[in-house]
Amino acid sequence: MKADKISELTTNRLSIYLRCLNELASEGRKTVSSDILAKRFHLNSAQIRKDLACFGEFGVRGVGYYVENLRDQLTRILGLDHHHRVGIIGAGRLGAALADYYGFTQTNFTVAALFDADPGKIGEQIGEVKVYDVANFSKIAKKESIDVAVIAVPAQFAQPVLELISKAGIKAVMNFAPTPLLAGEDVKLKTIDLTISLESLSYFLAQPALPNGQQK
Amino acid sequence: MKADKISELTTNRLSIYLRCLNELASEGRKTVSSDILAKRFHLNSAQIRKDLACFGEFGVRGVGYYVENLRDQLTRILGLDHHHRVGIIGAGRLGAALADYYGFTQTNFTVAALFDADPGKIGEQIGEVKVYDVANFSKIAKKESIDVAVIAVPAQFAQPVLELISKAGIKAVMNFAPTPLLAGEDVKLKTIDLTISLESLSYFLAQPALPNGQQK
DNA sequence: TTGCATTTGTTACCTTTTTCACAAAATCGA
DNA sequence: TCGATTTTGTGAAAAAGGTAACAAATGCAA
Ligand SMILES: NC(=O)c1ccc[n+]([C@@H]2O[C@H](COP(=O)([O-])OP(=O)(O)OC[C@H]3O[C@@H](n4cnc5c(N)ncnc54)[C@H](O)[C@@H]3O)[C@@H](O)[C@H]2O)c1
Ligand SMILES: NC(=O)c1ccc[n+]([C@@H]2O[C@H](COP(=O)([O-])OP(=O)(O)OC[C@H]3O[C@@H](n4cnc5c(N)ncnc54)[C@H](O)[C@@H]3O)[C@@H](O)[C@H]2O)c1
Repeated sequence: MKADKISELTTNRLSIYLRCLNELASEGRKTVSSDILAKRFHLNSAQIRKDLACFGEFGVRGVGYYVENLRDQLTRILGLDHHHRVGIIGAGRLGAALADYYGFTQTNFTVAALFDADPGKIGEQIGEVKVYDVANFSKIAKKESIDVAVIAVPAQFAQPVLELISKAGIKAVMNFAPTPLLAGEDVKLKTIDLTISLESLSYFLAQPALPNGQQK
Repeated sequence: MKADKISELTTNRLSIYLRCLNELASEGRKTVSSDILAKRFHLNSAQIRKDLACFGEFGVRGVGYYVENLRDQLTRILGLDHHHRVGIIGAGRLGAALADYYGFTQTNFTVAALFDADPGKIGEQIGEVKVYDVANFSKIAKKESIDVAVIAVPAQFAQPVLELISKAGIKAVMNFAPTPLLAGEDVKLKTIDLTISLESLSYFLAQPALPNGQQK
């Protein structure tokens, strides 16, 4: 039942399943059923099976899934068996926090370079990572084999920076600037918009509590 | 057509509409139709009208929406006419970046306090914000009228920290630790999981390009 | 005032996503 | 070997979300 159009909701859940399997593997568990997985991590067992079914038949009926095998399969499907090299554009507070974020390395990502337009920052070293002039982005990106870009510049510069990234041939971009961006069809852009998340919390707080004391 | 169950997708879009209206208002525009709004900001006009219809009738047929009026309505609906005071737990790199993030103040949020467990950090000043002992969280949260908490501690401490937050009576929490958390029914929890976003990019890069050169 | 152009609010339709339910496959003990 | 038990993979149903279409309302020009 290999579907050729996988929804992003599905791939996001694959990340979660992988995390669960890593935990189970580190506990020494050999097999796990979708039902156990679901109960333990508050998921839906049918959804687990359906998500996995998009990519093949990984389970054994009556037994469940072999933890290490499924973990390896998910790692492969998510492309985490290849290293990725990340370039961060904008060496400000957020860029600096991301530059030495150990969470990257845990999942086969390495921050290879920072880029900034401010002459005062160019040449600096932040953690292990050097700050380059953004004017040389394309050249350095090629030299450093960067395949993932992170936008951490103020919102008004985000679109031109995205175009720079695009021109350098990079196909995967994560954007932290709170603004929607237009990317080419062949570029995967993920925007993490803190403002929207905050305003969503604000909306919740503005709702009157329900009579039974619950809010949702 | 007031619906009583508003989806989070809808409220997220309200944030976006508000941002658009602020831009239009600053340009001096008096009215705008859903069609113009949609074309200009790459949205769908039917969806705009439907989202707004959840909360009342704000438009005038044949005219559109009055920019300033609609902006004020959305500000009110999203609870952004009230100030929010934010407490950040975990004064590490991410906590520090968030503490003096000007984007907060733009949208009626003030970072009131940081909290940490590390004695070396307690008492420090980061930007305008003081670092308190997390052991005094409940007391300081009350004194500082904190109504929004941000979790910026390592993943293994996130759940106990959430329980601390909950016990202090705070109902809105944003979590940056890459782990799912269990919160009470009356607490709104938003998790921003960078790992999932990164792995989603990795999945995309792992897909073979389609024959026509497009990937999606 | 009337007719025309505009644009909302809303219903009906379509698509996507989630959940349910169960036949088919596999294991295991007797 | 066989029947009982487990658990997958999947089609069908339900729920949620998005898009299109249009009657009703409004403004405006003549
Ligand atoms: N600080 C946070 O906690 C935080 C959280 C979420 C989102 N963000 C968003 O991330 C972005 C960066 O935030 P920040 O707080 O780090 O800002 P910052 O001002 O500390 O850093 C921005 C950096 O970008 C550089 N820059 C500006 N234009 C550039 C260009 N064209 N090319 C390369 N570099 C350029 C600046 O020199 C500066 O070093 C903003 O869009 C912000 O809204 C920040
Ligand atoms: N740094 C990043 O760019 C980044 C990006 C996304 C998500 N995250 C996540 O955010 C969290 C923090 O990341 P970081 O890079 O700032 O880590 P960090 O190690 O720099 O900071 C963590 C801080 O939390 C404090 N702490 C530990 N236990 C605590 C407790 N029980 N109560 C209060 N404080 C406690 C530590 O003393 C430390 O100061 C992690 O879960 C990380 O995965 C970080």
